[in-house]
Amino acid sequence: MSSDRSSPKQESSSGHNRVLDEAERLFRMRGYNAVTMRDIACEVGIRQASLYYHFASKEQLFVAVTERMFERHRIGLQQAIGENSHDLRSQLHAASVWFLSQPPVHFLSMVHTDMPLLAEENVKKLSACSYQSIFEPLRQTFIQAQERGEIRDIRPNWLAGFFLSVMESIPYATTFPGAAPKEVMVNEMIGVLLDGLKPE
Amino acid sequence: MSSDRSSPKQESSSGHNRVLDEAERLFRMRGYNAVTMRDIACEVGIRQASLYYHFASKEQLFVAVTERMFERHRIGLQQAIGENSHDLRSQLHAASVWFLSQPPVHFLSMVHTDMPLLAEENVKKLSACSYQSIFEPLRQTFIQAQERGEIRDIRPNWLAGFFLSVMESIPYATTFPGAAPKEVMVNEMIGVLLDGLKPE
DNA sequence: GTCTATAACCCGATAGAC
DNA sequence: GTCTATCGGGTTATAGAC
Repeated sequence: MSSDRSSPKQESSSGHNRVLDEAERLFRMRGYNAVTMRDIACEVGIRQASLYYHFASKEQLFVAVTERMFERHRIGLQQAIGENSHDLRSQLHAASVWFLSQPPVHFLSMVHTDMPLLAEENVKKLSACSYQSIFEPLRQTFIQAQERGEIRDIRPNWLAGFFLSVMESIPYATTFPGAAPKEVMVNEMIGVLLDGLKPE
Repeated sequence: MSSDRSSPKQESSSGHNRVLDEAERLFRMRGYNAVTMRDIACEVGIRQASLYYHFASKEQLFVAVTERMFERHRIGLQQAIGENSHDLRSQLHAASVWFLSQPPVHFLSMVHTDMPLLAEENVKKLSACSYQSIFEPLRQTFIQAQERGEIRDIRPNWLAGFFLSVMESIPYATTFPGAAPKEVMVNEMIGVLLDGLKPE
């Protein structure tokens, strides 16, 4: 359905955003290098060259896709944490529910495999974006829990990284035969973490 | 396939192994897809076509490189754990010392980005190889600690994955400005983990 | 906005000389 | 064992018609 003329800012599923959606799905599944502009165009239902009407290059498309994804996480994460701002356990639980509701970010793959293929300018942009969207909200959560005396004094930087690294491994860990459901694994992780962080 | 018996064991840095060394370094730094046979040949100091005297294809070279790396980890890990077979803390410490002594494996990137580009046969081979070289030794370590009553009863599968995922994130986490040294982070992680796993 | 056609380049792999 | 030369194919990106 392509009636686009009337509404001035009708970008919901029109062209631009449709490209972003399919590109995000493919980039997430196979990484930046293994996805071709042909693949993306094919999923959208147009020809490869037509993509260049919407985005100037493959790299710019990837940056736009990734920035949009991080912004989604910033909003979702801040809302999840903010709605449970009383104790750390419910905050971490809400954060984990948010992560499990989203497709995996594959953050380490992105940093290690995708980023080095981009211009340094874009690497800086995406690194800053990931930091303030995902890392910083979690870091603040741990800092506040420490100020409330809920957990003992361990570098909040490290606690955020710890939590994220385990969350990132969940999609892989649950591919094992006989593995527990994601939710169970996450709750056990939070339990162990909070027990290990009890104040003296 | 006949092999010449004239030279007894002169394969240390001779041709074949020299290719394996440089290929391993490049594949680890940039991943399978982003490294070309020309890159590898250039590092070895030969021409791209000459690589095909040693390995039948890029994929076979990657498989050989990765199998050799996992075998190294199997030996190193089993030795580190076996030499400290009295309490879990010293075993995990020894395992972490081993991992920090080696270049990072980038396991999640390998599974997510590199593996899907290989033939299914090779994916199975490398998956099995990674499991028995890295995952299974750690899993057995946790199982034995549970039998000794050192830690409470949590799926050993999950504990091994937990430990590994954090170890894998260390190379990235220590790129942050003002981050603690790797050894400090690992020791804090082991401390938190063991406190969180104390038996009732 | 989408198309066709194509430029310009890089890749893995093979053939065959030395 | 290493070389040169090259083939066939895939890639990003551009030009210009509709």
